Amino acid sequence: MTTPEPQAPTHFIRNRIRKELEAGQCQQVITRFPPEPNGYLHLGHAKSIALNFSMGEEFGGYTNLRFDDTNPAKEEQRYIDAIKEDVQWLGYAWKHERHASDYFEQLYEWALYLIDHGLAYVDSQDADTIRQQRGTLTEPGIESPFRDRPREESRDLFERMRAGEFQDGAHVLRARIDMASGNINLRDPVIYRIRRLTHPRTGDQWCIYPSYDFAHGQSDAIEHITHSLCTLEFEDHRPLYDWLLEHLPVPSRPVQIEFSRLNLDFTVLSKRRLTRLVDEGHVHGWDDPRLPTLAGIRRRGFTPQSIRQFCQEIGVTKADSIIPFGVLENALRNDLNERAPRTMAVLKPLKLVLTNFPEGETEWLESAVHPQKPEMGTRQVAMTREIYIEADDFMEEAPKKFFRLKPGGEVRLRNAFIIRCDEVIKDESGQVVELRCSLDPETRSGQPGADRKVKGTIHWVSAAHSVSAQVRLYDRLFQVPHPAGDKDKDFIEHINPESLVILENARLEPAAAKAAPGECFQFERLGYFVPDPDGTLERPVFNRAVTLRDTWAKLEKQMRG
RNA sequence: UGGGCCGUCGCCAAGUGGUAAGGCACCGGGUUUUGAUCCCGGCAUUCGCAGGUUCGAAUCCUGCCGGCCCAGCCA
Repeated sequence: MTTPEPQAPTHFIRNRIRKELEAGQCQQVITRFPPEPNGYLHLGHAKSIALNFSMGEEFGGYTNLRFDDTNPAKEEQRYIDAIKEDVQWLGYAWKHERHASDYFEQLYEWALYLIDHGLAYVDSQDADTIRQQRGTLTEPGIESPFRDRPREESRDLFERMRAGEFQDGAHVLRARIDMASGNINLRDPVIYRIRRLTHPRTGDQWCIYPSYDFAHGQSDAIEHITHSLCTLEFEDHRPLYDWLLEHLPVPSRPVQIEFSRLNLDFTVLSKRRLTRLVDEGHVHGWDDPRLPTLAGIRRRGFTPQSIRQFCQEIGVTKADSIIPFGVLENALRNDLNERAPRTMAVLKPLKLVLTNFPEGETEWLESAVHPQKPEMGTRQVAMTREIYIEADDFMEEAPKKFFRLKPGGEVRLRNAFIIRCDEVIKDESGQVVELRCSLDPETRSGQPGADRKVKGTIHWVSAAHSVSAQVRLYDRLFQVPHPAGDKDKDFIEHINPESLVILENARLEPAAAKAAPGECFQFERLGYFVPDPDGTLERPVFNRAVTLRDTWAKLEKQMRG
């Protein structure tokens, strides 16, 4: 049986690179993933990582990891460490780890070069004034009175800026381009500013720092990056990117290509908003499983394979798009359906007594680890007189379409036998607290009578053998599809108060209870679950990564209208 | 009313002058001791709109409409 490998869908960047290669315009492809270490990586970064690394690999080149650390006001070492961990977790290996700060000396030299060639000048106005002079979207800017200051004077001032003679904001270095340009990025952009701050890597070596625009393209050139892939909002910066590379004696000529960023519904994918969620305590840290951070979804139970698959499925274009959250969930289901061992777990236990099962006895039932994959082996599941079933699997007054347990009804216990509900026991308040059922011994798995059909099969767990655990159920973090798109309300107000539901008394098969973080299980009929690092051997904690597809829930919803 | 970009099925997305791939979602049907998985079938006479060029256009031209980004000494 040959399963034809579905070929990776192509996209405009791959097509363009192929053409360049064919035309001999370049020999190999070198890319870079350039995060700013001011926060954690999220799914949007995963898209960029997947794109950059796949282009490098596919076309005989490689990819560098470059930290865009030009603003010490925001950047921290802990973010650098977390970012590296996330990229590795996704399964990508960078060729060189680089930092824009590695190039500060070279960048400084190039700034002097611009000054000496009359292409940059020190402006001694304050930030407000510069802003006012920049003009508006429809009106040109006006030139700074310092724009024609002698080169020698600019050079002297710039050197003294570096030497630390001035306070923050006293002077900036500006590229001398065109104050009347329709592209605001070309209206003499600030390329160096004074920031008397300690940098995570260069410490107190510098008190002037290059802007993104002055650092990025030149860093690309130094690393011989051939294709500098970035998101659409940098499209307007490309003329500046090119201007700098044209006017500076750089060692190579990279090209910038832009693609649209990822948007997912029911969540937010901007570092600013994620930072707020974390800082204001709406979630429990950057690795909260409800967050679309890589650290969060990893803890939630997503696999690197599923994320990479997702990135491939969504494509790369320049069109604005919003991907349904379900696409992500599907990628996980598809991955885990293949590999996750099955186990039974009861989330909300309802006691069930098998009245014709001998007291004090245990019967071991051989059960498949994966119904479609016998090579994954079998496990022994303990059956006793007292078991737990899922409270949701019993209804006293059930609609016709309800195939599970009801008074007088029959249902199959997964991996075991068919039972009939004989008696419903309630407490004073009318709550169902116990079911008394009789089993049909002819229908035990493996017996000839096992092929008798009943409508439903439910999962269960032995009361004596199962282990209590905490289970955390996650739902979408927001109640609306586009929390950030509401002009009248802060996105925080759209947070789903039930995005985290904690169940304290779930019951697990003993083997699952011993699992370590990183192992994924399918809790049959429920979903995919993974141990959380908060758990211990005495007190296991599981996260629900994603539910199984649930047509019953969908039906129920439709019936309710 | 400046500059840049985008508009192909509900959501993504191939397609680059030769008569609309694929995925997700959705709707039917089959298998099934997970209402899961799996399997089969259905799902754009039409490519934002209007003109034009052409034997022939989603692909070329013109005009219009709609959406996104830019006025940080952020990236």
